[in-house]
Amino acid sequence: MRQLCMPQGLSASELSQLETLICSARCLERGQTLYRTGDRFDNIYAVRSGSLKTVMLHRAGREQVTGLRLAGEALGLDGISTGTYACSAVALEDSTVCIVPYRALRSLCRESGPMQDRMHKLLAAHIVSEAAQMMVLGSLSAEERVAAFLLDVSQRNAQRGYSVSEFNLRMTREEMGSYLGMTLETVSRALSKFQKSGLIDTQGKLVHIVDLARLQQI
Amino acid sequence: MRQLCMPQGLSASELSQLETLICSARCLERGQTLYRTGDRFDNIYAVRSGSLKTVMLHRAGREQVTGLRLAGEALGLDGISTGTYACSAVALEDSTVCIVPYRALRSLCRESGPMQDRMHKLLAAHIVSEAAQMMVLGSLSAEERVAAFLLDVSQRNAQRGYSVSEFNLRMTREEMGSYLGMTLETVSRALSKFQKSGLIDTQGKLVHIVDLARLQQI
DNA sequence: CGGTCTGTTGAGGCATATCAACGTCCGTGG
DNA sequence: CCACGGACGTTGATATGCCTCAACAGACCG
Repeated sequence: MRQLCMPQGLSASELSQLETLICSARCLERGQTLYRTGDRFDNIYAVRSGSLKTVMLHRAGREQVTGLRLAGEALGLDGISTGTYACSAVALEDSTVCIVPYRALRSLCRESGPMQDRMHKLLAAHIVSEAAQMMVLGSLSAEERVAAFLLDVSQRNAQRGYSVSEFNLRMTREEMGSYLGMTLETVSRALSKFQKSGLIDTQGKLVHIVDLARLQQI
Repeated sequence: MRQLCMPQGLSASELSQLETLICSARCLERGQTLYRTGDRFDNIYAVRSGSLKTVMLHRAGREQVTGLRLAGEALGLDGISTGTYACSAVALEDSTVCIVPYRALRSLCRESGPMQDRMHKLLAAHIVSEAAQMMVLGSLSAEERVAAFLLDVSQRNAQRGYSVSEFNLRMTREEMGSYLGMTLETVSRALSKFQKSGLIDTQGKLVHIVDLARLQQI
């Protein structure tokens, strides 16, 4: 758990402090909602196992996927700003999350400088990665977006010690399309094309990146 | 300045503490760069007057506008995460910014709970507004994006006591297009159409929102 | 007054959406 | 165990919204 939940830059003693915060974990079944847009914000979560998507609702009920959270990543930070969550979080597979009460975390940040630092960096890292996603949506073609998405997931897996080249992607084509601003058919076509070109090898949800270098050039 | 630079939720004494941080202001001419991607991160800035854009570079030199910062808004938060700025900030008109040294701000956050709160909320608010922009880019049509952009700027102006219905928009059509993921021609066409429909009235950079309600329905 | 930057508008083409058909996988109940 | 149904994925044909290219007008500035 230590390397999973908000790891970097904390000393052992601070880690153990952090562990005292984590009252409990919560298990989620595939499809279950952890929190909804508008729910009162009390907790931040860290994905312990599995993966979740965050979604925002547009008027007319259309929903857009705004994020994918893999094991080890934080969830719910958007609630800090207004005291209610801005998006909803739904499990893409059976998953568990660590529950981190925000009030307690806030106190800990006041007591410990490194802890405060870590918190600032965590928040700022989200700002940066969302800006990167804005770039993807704003200036890349459909195929470029799919490639960028695969590379992003690959790299995030690698950061946590999993394989760079092979991972399970539990999103449906439709969810990927929503996240990438395109239709599910276009996602499917892009993946098929990559497969034919020998860049990747997919079997259902399992993605194997065959030629990382060429995928990066797209 | 008090109501401009990071105002909400601080007591008078905390405000004066904050003011001791602000070593100085900096004046920028139109087109001048405040900081660049990769520059070492030392300061956060608050726009005192004028406006700036933030841009990120894509490989092949293409640049994408990732944000617009109006008077009173914060700038440079993305640098916290890695210690170097992730984007560049360029003045859209002659502007001044307050310089807030981050190290000092961080200390102040440790000493003062409300200050820390404010900082967390500021960071989280950026996360939320970027997520909203991701939704705009991912699921709206060209005209819807332009309408959403005008409404966003209008509302942000209103928050600071300026007029909801009339404001100066210093971005070029090209910059708006880059921010909204479309070409300058499409931006121009959308604005022309809004004008013909009596939704807005533009004269160069000056935008007058005539029919807010109908603009919101787009 | 000429040059450059910005904005507008039109015509045509292309990338992606839409619509449709079909295949595959998987859980469920007979 | 097999048959069935529904969710998901793939692929093709067609439609369309936006991009591209182009021409021109106005604003700004030296």
